Parts: sequence; structure tokens; C-alpha cells
Amino acid sequence: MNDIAPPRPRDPERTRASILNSATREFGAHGFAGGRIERIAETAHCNIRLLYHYFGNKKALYFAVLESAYADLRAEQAALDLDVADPLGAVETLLRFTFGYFQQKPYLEGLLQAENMMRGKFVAQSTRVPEEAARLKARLREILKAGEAQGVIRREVDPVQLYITIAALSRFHIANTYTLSAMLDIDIKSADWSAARLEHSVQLVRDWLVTGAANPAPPPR
Amino acid sequence: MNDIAPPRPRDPERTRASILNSATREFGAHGFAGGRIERIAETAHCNIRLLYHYFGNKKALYFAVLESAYADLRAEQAALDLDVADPLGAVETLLRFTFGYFQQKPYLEGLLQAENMMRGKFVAQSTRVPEEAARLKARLREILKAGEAQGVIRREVDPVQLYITIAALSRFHIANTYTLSAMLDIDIKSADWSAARLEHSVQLVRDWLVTGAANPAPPPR
Amino acid sequence: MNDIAPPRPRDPERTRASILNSATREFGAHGFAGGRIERIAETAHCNIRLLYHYFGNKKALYFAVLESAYADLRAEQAALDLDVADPLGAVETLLRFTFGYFQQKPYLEGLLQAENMMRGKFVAQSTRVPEEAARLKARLREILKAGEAQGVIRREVDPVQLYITIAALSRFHIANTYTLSAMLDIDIKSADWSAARLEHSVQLVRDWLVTGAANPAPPPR
Amino acid sequence: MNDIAPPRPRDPERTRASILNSATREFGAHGFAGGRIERIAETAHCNIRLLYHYFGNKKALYFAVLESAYADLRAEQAALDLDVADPLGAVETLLRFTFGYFQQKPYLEGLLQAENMMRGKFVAQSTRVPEEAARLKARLREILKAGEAQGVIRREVDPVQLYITIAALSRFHIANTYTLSAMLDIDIKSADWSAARLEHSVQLVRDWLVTGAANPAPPPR
DNA sequence: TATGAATGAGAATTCATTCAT
DNA sequence: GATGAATGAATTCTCATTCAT
Repeated sequence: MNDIAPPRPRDPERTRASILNSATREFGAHGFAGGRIERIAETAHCNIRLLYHYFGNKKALYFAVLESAYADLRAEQAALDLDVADPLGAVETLLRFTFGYFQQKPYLEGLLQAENMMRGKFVAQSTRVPEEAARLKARLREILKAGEAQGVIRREVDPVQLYITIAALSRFHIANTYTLSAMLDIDIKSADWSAARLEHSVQLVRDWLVTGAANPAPPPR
Repeated sequence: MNDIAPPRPRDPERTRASILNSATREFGAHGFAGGRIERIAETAHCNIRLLYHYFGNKKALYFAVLESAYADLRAEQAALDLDVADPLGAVETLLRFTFGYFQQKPYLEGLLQAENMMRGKFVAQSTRVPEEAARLKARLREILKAGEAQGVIRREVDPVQLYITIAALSRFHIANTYTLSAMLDIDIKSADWSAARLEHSVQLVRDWLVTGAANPAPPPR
Repeated sequence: MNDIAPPRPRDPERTRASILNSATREFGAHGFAGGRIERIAETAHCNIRLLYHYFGNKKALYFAVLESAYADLRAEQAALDLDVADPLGAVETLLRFTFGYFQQKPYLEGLLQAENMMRGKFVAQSTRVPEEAARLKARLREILKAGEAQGVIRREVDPVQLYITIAALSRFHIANTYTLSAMLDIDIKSADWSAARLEHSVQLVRDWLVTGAANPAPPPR
Repeated sequence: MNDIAPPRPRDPERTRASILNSATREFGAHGFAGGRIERIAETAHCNIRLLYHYFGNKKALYFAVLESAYADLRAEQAALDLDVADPLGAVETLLRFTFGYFQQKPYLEGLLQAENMMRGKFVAQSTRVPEEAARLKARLREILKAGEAQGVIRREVDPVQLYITIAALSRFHIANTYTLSAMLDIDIKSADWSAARLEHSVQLVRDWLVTGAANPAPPPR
């Protein structure tokens, strides 16, 4: 569903996009060191040489991939309606979105792992990434404050801890699909298991946020 | 703290252990594809050739590394005193242990990521890994049942979800040290931040377990 | 005489042929295990890497060499005029051709020895080689039958035995050039010796074929 | 039948013999370059180091192997009863012996091929090999002369050609077992095929020797 | 813009051999 | 005499990258 059609000759835009797409999957699946330029070119149905023509070299291509992945995440996140008026709902929305986003694009988790394995070389250079994160952090803070004021969320919740927890609950099982599946004899990739995991995560976060709140909402249903 | 002294000549046991130790760090830090045989030999203060003498080839060495890493984790986990009489305490013990274990051996997280990037080739072959996981799963189930019976833990908690959540809270920030640090402007490696993260995780899990319990214990302190 | 000129740059066909030619000689002279990739590249005046570019790896190159050697032999053999009307002459033609062919391309014998040392890994996979042999066997059978009918060739000659004998007489001294030369104090490589050996072989085969024939031709001369 | 039992510890003679035996088979099967020291030690049930202790290095071991192989052949050949009184019978005896000897020890053919692939390095150094060959050549000459005198063998037969032909008929199919078997769809290793080949060879040589003799013996049976 | 040919640097691996006991 | 540990020198092979058209 996410595929980009093989480029028609002499359509530079499409060629570029196709390479980027292939590279995203390749680096996501095998990391930077394990990623193969040749495989990327093949998957993108283009000549290796062309890849160099557009992106210069392997690392630059990798950077372009990360740039574009972050940009996409950023755009979709910005489009979320995180309503301060409904703080618990807003947090749940963010969790459901994050969970779904990484489920839809499993290579993305691999990409972020690759970036960490490279000790964050790319993020360290980026200015937009921390900017955008700061914006989200601020938004979360507002939401938590509003919840606290309404008495529906406990006091003194650290938005950073909340954010990391949301990410952890959304992404950890994707990063560890194979080891967890083998160890625990479950099928993490199945829709059923995913759905159950999501509900567990939502419940976990809500129960924690609500515990000790001044004026907790009645439990759903 | 975990270092093994450079092998004195003619001490095969120590040589072997030293190679394994170096390899663990190398693969943990750079993954399988990024791991360099030469670097491992250097760090282990031994000849590249010796490494082949003991382990045969790169993949076999990698397998030996995983085997030994799992064995170590298994051994320490088995030594835990998870007391059914204190269900909430037992869960907290497991969480604190897991959190601490991965914090102490940061290369371990890298190793597990590498294994997932290789689509679980090793775990898929192992019989001991799933066996040991099944044992822990069963233990968790007992604990949860006891907690339910005592009225201190909510009903129908899935031990698998609990286990994955514990792992996620213990490990996600380690896997994502660099990206999270850069994005959120925090120092994940610092002892302070770690301690705060651990307390957050403990609270999160406990609040969720307790919510809706028949006869909840009074909050601590 | 069989050399292929060093490839001009950017002439892939010639480059490929040059590599194949060098490899033929190298494997013929040193066998598979003793054959050196580096030497092949040198002789072919090209980069080692290029050799991998065209042929993939050492074994694949070796297979390509055998394939081409057999193809060449096959082509020349097929061009022979083995006339059923003159059965004794036809057999002699085949013998003279085989003898000459292996004399002209001494590396070929080495190649076949290498293949036998590898227990016929290549031939076992080929379909064309046995097909072509079957064709030649059938042709020989016709010739022998015709000779029998004309009364110039003895009865019940097995074409397979005849074929192996022809090969043995044509090739054995080439395979054993060095040991025989040293032992018997002769110069097998000299044109004179070769010529004498050929005449001996022709006589041997003819005398045997004729012995006991119904209506033997008068001896030559 | 030719195996030497694994050496009991501290029986140097047996150890040496066992190594030599293993080496003979190894070099016979894989050539010099393809022969593996490690495999030899394994097969001989001894330590690699020991092999060096006894033989010095790979090439020296190879030379020892050839020396011993030639010595054995020489000894058995010398024991033959080549009776001048029955020239045709003597030639047949030599042929049958040679054929049988190489059939019994198939690795021997491989050894001689290896020696030729090394351009006869060993034979070139040996004095005993050509001496012994000269003796056999002289004997053959006597036999042929006697046959000529009796009128049962044609005139002017070159003993060297005869000797090479005998060797070729005895050994060629062994050197080329795999290629011939695959090409011609026969089982060269089977006892039946071998027997047939031997009879063919005997007939071939006799018919040729007899052709044109002054006073040929009546054909057998 | 596009491409097949060519290459240098480096990585894994093999193999015979020596060291130390 | 016997042995396991250790090593240097190739050798095959991989991979990103540049050349020439």
C-alpha cells in the first residue's frame, strides 16, 4: 500500500522517491552497516550509479532517509487534534496514533534502531527534530496541567516520562518482534495480538494518570 | 566492572572468555553486520586467528555470544526471590531487577536488537530460551493469581502483557538512548535520570495492577 | 596461437573472454585448489575484482571454464567428417583428431584431471556433456556396424571400449608427461615423439579392429 | 584391506606408517594443493604436531608419500615372473598386473596425477625411479626380441611405446572415472566393467603384437 | 539523465606452521 | 614422544564507489 511504482524512465522525481523508499526499507530492515546499496538500487528498479547521482553516497542517502522519515512522522503528528479540553482523551489519542503509526510502518522502528546504533549521528545534527519534540513536549505539558486543573489527572506528571512511556508501549514489541515471539510463543505481527496490546497500553496509561487524581472520572462503561 | 583481564598466554579458558566478552560488546555496539572481527580480536588482546580457532567463524561467534548472554540473564533471573506471598512486591522485584540488569549491561540491549534485525535466527533455534521464558511466565501467572485471591491485584491480568510491559519500561530508553536524549534534551545515561525513570515505571505498573482490585492495599508512605 | 589479446578497456566481451582463457590455463595447470584467482587476473591483465564481477566466485569461474572447454571440444568434434562408407578411415580420423586436439591444448588435459579430482561435480550437473557423448557413441556404433557388414572390421566391437581406448591413447601421455619423461628418458613434448606415438596408436587400433574381420583389407603399403 | 590400524600411543613405527598411509590417500584424492594437513592428521588419529615431528612439512610429507608409493610398486613389479620363454604371456602378465595394481589402489593414480601437476618435481629428483624403469624397459626389450625370434611377435616393436600403452590401458579409466562415467553412462568402478575393460585391453595388445608376426600362434580357444 | 564497466580498500576465512609445556 | 595453544601469510570475497560513454 505504501509502495511507490517503479520509476518510468526520465521521471526524476519519481526515481528519487523510489530510491528513498527502497532505502528506507533496506536500512530499516538491516541497519546501516547491513544495508546494501545494490539491494536498494534493485528494489528501486534503477541503476546503482543513479543512486549516487541523486544522493552522493551511502551515508548521505541514509541521512536523507531519516530526514524524510522524521518529516513524515512530524507532519502526521502535527495533524493530530490533541484537545486540551479532554486531557485524558488527548493522551489516549496520542498513544493510539503512535501505536498505529509504528505498526503500519514497521521499517521505521528499524530505522530508529539503526540511528541509535550509530549513536544518533543524524539526530545530533538535526535542529528540526528537537524543535518539533519540544513543541510536542509543551503541548503535553499543557494537557497534563489542564487535566490536573480539572482534577481528572494526578498531579506532577512529567510530560517527558509520559512521552517515553507512550513510545515504549507503542514500539518496544515491534523492535523485539522476533525475540518476543519466539520466547513467549505468540504472534506479535497478528492483528489480534496488536489490538490486545494496544488496549492493554491504553488502560495502563489511563489507570496510572487517573490514580490519585482529585476528581477522577468514572471508569468507562 | 565486567571486564575480563587480558589473557595470559596459555590460559585457554581465559582467552576464550575474553574473546566472548569482547565479541559481546562489539556485536552489542555495532550489530552483526557492523561488528568487526578484527576489533574483537584487538579488544581481546589476541590474534584474529585464535578467534577462528575457538569459534569457527563470525556467525558462530555471534551465536556463542547470544547463548552466553541469555544464559547469564537466565541465571540471575532464576536467583530472584519472587515471593507469591507478596504479589505486588514480587512484580516490583522483577521490574527493578530487569531495569537494573539492562542498565548495567547496556551492550545487551544492542545484542537483542541485533538478533531482531537478523529476524531471530538464533532464538528460533534455541530450545532453552523459550523454555526459560515459559517458566517465568508460569511464575508470573501464579503471582497474579495469588494477588487476585488476596484482593491486591486486579483480575484477569495477562502475564504476557505484564512481562512485555516490564521489559518495555526497562529497556526502551536504553535502546533509544541517543535519539531520545537528542530529541528531549535529557541525559538518559545519568544515574539521576535512570533512577527517576525507574520510579516512574514502578508506579505505573503498580497503579495499573491495583486499579480495580477487590481489596487494595493502602498507598505506600 | 590460442591467446586472446589483453582487453582494451571498455570491451567487456574481450575482457570476459580473456579472463576465461586465463582461468582455463590456470586451472588446467594447477587444478582447482591450486589455481590462484590473483594469477588469473594478472594473466588476463585485469583487476581481481572484475573477475568477481563477471563470474561471481572461484567455483563459478571454474564451472564456466569447463563449460566453455567442453563446448569447444564438442564443436570441433561435430565438425568432423566421420564417413560410414569408410569405417576404418572414420575411426582413424577420430583418433587423429582427438590426439591432435589434446596435443594442441595441453591445459585441457589438466582441466579434465581437475574435474575428476573434484569427483566430477561439474559433469554431474551438465546435461549437454552426456548428450553429446551419446551422439558420438551412436555414430561409432553405426560405423562399427558398417565395418562389420563390409567385413573390414571384426564383429561385436563395443563402441564404448573403442572410445575410451582412443581417449587413453590420445591423452594418457599428456596427463603423465612429467613422470613418463623422467622415468623413460624421453621428451614427450617433442613433435617427433608425438608423431611416433600417434602412428603407434593408429596402428594399434587398426590392427585390433581388423583382426578376425571377415574380409580384411590388404595391409597398407 | 590396506588400512593401517590407528596407532597405539608410543608406537612410533605404527604412528609413522599411519600418517604415511593417510597422507597417501589424501594427496591421492585431492592433489598436493588440495590435500589438507589437518585431514591427514585426523584420519591418522594423531596430532597435527606429530605429523610435523615426523615429516617436517607438507612437501616433505608428500615426497615421502611418493617415495613409498613408488617403492611399493617397484617391489611388486620386481616380483613378477616375466618369462622370456613365453613372450606373449609375459606381456600379458605385465598388463594384467599393472591393471590390477592400479585398480586395487585407486589413490595411486591420483598421486601420479598430482606429481604431474607439480611438473614432476619429485621424480626429477629421484634416481631410483628412472633406474627401475630402465630395468623394466630392458626386460621388455628382451621379451620382444625373443618373441620376434620365435616369430610370435611382430618385428621392431618399441618397448617404450608398449610400456606406455600398457600403462594407458591400465590407468586412463581410473584417472577419468568420474568424467567417463558421467559422459558414457557406465559404472567404471564396478567389478564387471573393470573385468571387461581388462579383457579388451589384453586383446588389443595381443592382436597388435601378433599382427604381421612371422609365425603367429593360433588364436586362443 | 542514465548506464555498464572497472576498481581500491578492507573484511572474513583458510592453511601451514611454530611455541611452550 | 606427544600435545593443545597460538600465529603469519596468504587467499577468497565483499562493498562502496568512480570511470568513461
